[in-house]
Amino acid sequence: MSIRVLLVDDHAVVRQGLKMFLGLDPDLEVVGEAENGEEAIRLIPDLNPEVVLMDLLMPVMDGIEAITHIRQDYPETEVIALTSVLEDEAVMKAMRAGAIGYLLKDTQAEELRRAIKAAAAGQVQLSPQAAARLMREVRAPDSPEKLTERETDVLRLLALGQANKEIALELSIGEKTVKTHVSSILRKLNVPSRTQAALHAVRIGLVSIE
Amino acid sequence: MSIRVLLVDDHAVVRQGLKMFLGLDPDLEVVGEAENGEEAIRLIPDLNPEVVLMDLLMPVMDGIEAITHIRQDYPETEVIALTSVLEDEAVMKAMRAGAIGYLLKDTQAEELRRAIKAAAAGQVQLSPQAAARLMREVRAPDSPEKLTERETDVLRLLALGQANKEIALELSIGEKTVKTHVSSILRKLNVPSRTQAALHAVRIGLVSIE
DNA sequence: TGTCATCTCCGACTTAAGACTGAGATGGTT
DNA sequence: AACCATCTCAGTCTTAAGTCGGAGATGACA
Repeated sequence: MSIRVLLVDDHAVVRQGLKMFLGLDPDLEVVGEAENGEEAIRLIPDLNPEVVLMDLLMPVMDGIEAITHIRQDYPETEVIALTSVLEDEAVMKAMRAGAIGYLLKDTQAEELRRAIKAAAAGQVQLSPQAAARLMREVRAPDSPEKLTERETDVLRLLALGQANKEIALELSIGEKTVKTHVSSILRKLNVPSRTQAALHAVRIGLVSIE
Repeated sequence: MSIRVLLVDDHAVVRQGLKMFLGLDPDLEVVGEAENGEEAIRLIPDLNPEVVLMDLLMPVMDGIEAITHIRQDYPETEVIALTSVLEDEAVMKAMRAGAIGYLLKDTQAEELRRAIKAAAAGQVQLSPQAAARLMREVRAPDSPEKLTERETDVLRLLALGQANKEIALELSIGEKTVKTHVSSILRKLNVPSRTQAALHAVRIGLVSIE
């Protein structure tokens, strides 16, 4: 009996690539594809997959939200988050939402198949990079101070080149408040200017360049 | 006789997906894959592809640089830039580097195959979105003003997060002079702040992140 | 020779950024 | 109940950033 897998990604090329990878293994069977979280949730009752491979960044309904719903409504279905960039907060959010694994898209085919089988058996599967981040999160004695959720919001906009006033408007808070957050961000990241903070955000993949 | 195609992308999943898409067409033959520009250039003499599908964002050697080299050394090989996001500067750079086409990764399989055949015949192939951007660029009366050498020096340091005073020290000029250059840079790039100028510099690859 | 772009710098000015201190409100934890 | 993190905001202050107008020096170019 093969493991039933549902693919969720907004890029057809990626879905096709995964299908190809997984199809080589007789123990795995791709029973369906979805372009976004909403479609995925709609398909699950019919397809009854054991494992869902879920991209995190999608239009309509993003991966985190979809994972939350799936784990609530179909607790026996395991979800592996599959993403192209590695971001501390995303790892943690995916985990909190109930993902059993977190893998990067450049994962080798063999490792991916192994991860799906592990997930179907209820075993946690993390990419080495994600595991490292998670470790650093957990033991974190001398690790860089973690940004709060709100500070991350501010940093994300800051890294788009927005001014404090624009960020304030976008987040519907006062400019003074934004300044407070920016100051905290600079202190925590140990950089002297918003420009360097923006570059840092790009470096860790919080915002994508290009 | 089928068209020989070389795939260049740092993500194995994407390469596999493309291979699957293209393999359905008997007129196309994927003769090789590369993970970055350097590897692609090394493989070309042996594989002798007619068309190269080139991702722009890769480690080691990015797509733009690779395209430049390929067009120089193997002028009979056509290159199609294949990217996940659309960005004005990237389109222009790919074109200037010698790409014959610019397509998005969410292009439909049928369109992709048609584009490859067109490229092999030496015909330009653009995604509708890329074509639109290009049009806007060409007829644009506000064509991007080119930065002078000195301004580029300043921008490079600015994009490392340095303050005006630091830039002045490094270049052995006055801070006022740096300010003058920065003002010119902002005007020419049509951005309102040094942070956005820094992000722009990263985007066009003037400085490398990481 | 004159013209033009570039690089350099100045002064005066306005605005944005950032540091520092303090503080009220919320919500969860023990 | 007390505690703590977080988010919110205010005021004050200093410094950095950025604009504007002007100007001298150089070298290339027609």
